[in-house]
Amino acid sequence: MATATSAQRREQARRDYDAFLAACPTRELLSTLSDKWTALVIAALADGPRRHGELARRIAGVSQKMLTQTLRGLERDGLVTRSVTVSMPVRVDYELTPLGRELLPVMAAIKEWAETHMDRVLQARARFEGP
Amino acid sequence: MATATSAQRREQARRDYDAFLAACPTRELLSTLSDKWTALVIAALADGPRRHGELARRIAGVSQKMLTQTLRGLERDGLVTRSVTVSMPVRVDYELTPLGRELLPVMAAIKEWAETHMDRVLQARARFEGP
DNA sequence: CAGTATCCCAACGGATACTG
DNA sequence: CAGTATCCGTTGGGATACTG
Repeated sequence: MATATSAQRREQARRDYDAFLAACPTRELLSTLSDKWTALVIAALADGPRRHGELARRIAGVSQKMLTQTLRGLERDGLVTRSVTVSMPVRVDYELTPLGRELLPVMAAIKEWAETHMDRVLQARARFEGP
Repeated sequence: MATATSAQRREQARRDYDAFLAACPTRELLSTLSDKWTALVIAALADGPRRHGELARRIAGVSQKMLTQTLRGLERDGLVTRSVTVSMPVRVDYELTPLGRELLPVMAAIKEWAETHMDRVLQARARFEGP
């Protein structure tokens, strides 16, 4: 039913999916979302399409193997589109899909939480290792 | 300055931390948060203290090695407390700290997003592999 | 530039057995 | 019950070299 409201869809999902169950496909999706580079890639695409090289430069430390792999995964899951412009040299742009854009605030929140609370975590670590 | 407002702290954090940088400690924290089991453990502690065994049963498929390891990491980072009641047999309770409780809505959002949008992701995958 | 293909080591993480 | 210790296969992920 394409006319389901988002509230209805959420209710339906609650019946169908439960990430606490090992067999649930959600578990795998959660793994993808929790991937080392996913949050950063999604965040880097927040402001619009980006080329492969732009992403590589923006996300310091990512190897191009991992970047490609992460992007492929996101493309496969319908979160990112990949468009090739045939020229010389080739140009490839990645962009969030509507679905990916729905994920954006959630992922951004994690990245932001980490940045905002880093101090307190470092203090906690000092206390934990320390005495 | 313990009297800094949260807005001030956020602004300060923006100056100090940037997860796009490889050397930033945030990168490591982001890894912890993006850990395979972290989201589920945090979610399982949402409603109050839980014993080790309770968590193991709630989070299907987690080995006790991974559960312990995840809990230790969260404890180290000041997100979870571990309290031992000396009796026979020993009783150990885990509980979110105030800091951990601040993280809860963020992690819950991911788990919920995954459960809510699983359908569309599965459809995207079918389209990707399919034709 | 964007990407694939290898090689290869380190870690992740499960199974099992043992302790207080 | 709550953990530690060990073994050991699987995967993650970097470095490098090569292609359209």
